[in-house]
Amino acid sequence: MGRSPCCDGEAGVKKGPWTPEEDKLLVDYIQEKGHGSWRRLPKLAGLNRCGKSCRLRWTNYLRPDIKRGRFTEDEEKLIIHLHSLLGNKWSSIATKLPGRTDNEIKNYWNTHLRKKLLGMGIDPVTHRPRTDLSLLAGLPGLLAAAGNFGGAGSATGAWDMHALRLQADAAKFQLLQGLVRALTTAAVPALAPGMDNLMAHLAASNGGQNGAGGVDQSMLLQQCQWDGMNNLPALTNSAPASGMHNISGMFDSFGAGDGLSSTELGCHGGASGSNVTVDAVAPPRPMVANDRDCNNNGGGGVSCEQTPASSPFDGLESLNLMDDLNTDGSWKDLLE
DNA sequence: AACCGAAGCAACCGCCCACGA
DNA sequence: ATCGTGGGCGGTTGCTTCGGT
Repeated sequence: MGRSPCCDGEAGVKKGPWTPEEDKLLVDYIQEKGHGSWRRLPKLAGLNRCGKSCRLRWTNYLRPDIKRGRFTEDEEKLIIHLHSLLGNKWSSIATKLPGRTDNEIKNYWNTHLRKKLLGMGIDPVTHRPRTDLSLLAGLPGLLAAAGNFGGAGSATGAWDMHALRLQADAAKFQLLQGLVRALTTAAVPALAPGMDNLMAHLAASNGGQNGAGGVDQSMLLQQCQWDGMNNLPALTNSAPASGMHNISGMFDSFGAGDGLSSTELGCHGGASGSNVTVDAVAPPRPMVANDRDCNNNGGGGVSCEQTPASSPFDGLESLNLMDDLNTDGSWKDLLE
């Protein structure tokens, strides 16, 4: 089954770190004669290495067009963007970053970017806002602020919700959604009063269009599909008019159903900056066949076989996410 | 100064596929 | 059709470095 490893049976072949002398032998040989057959190269070059090791050393480290040094911010953004499109296709990603190898990009992803995204509340696999409890760790300020709604003398809330709506771009808003879902599903009792107040305020500021008891079911269903959230309580028109069950729907209504214009949300078409380049808040993302959470297709919604030519969620991939990230991984100005 | 754990990264591993003999 | 070879690929390992105590 399959071919045997190239170095099997090659007794005495050296492994481990390459010495400068070995590097020089390899470089000198390739520059003079080309690599030719990698299997025969070690012997011809006077190296006690297997051919595969030589090839990897050359392609990942010794090649003259390799760019060493730290990744630039632009490179980081490009990697994140390409990863959202291609997944772990490191070689494909590497073709878009001249001088960088797939191995280098892969290592950088695993050691830096992955953690960075996690710190931002973004799932590094799906590139969607995380909905698990770990969100709680990064947003203490949000929780404190949520509590302000229930504070003395804050009947209208500590924030101007309209100002919040103007400032919140879609990604941040979805992060907020994720947090609320985490809270609702985790049922953190101590935080419930503050979040209830927050939700009530959102509903009030929403002009009652989809407010208490009027959650748009179809929208919520779609939201559940793209979010992979199959544990959200089913909502009906007879559902309780208030309480944690309506939180998710209220957020959806707040973001997508209240008539906010692209301008209001700071959205624009393709310009630079930290705003979203999709029209208004990104609508629910239809499932695609290769989504890992593709099994969350309850309720007769979009099927997994449907693969849209372009996903409205794709706009989020062009976010200048790093611009909005504090050194501790929290969002800048999330709720100012 | 010594120790220790975490982080970073080069290198390796094992599987796969394409291609030519 | 089969086999050997080259080489691409993603995942993993283990060594080195760094920072904290």
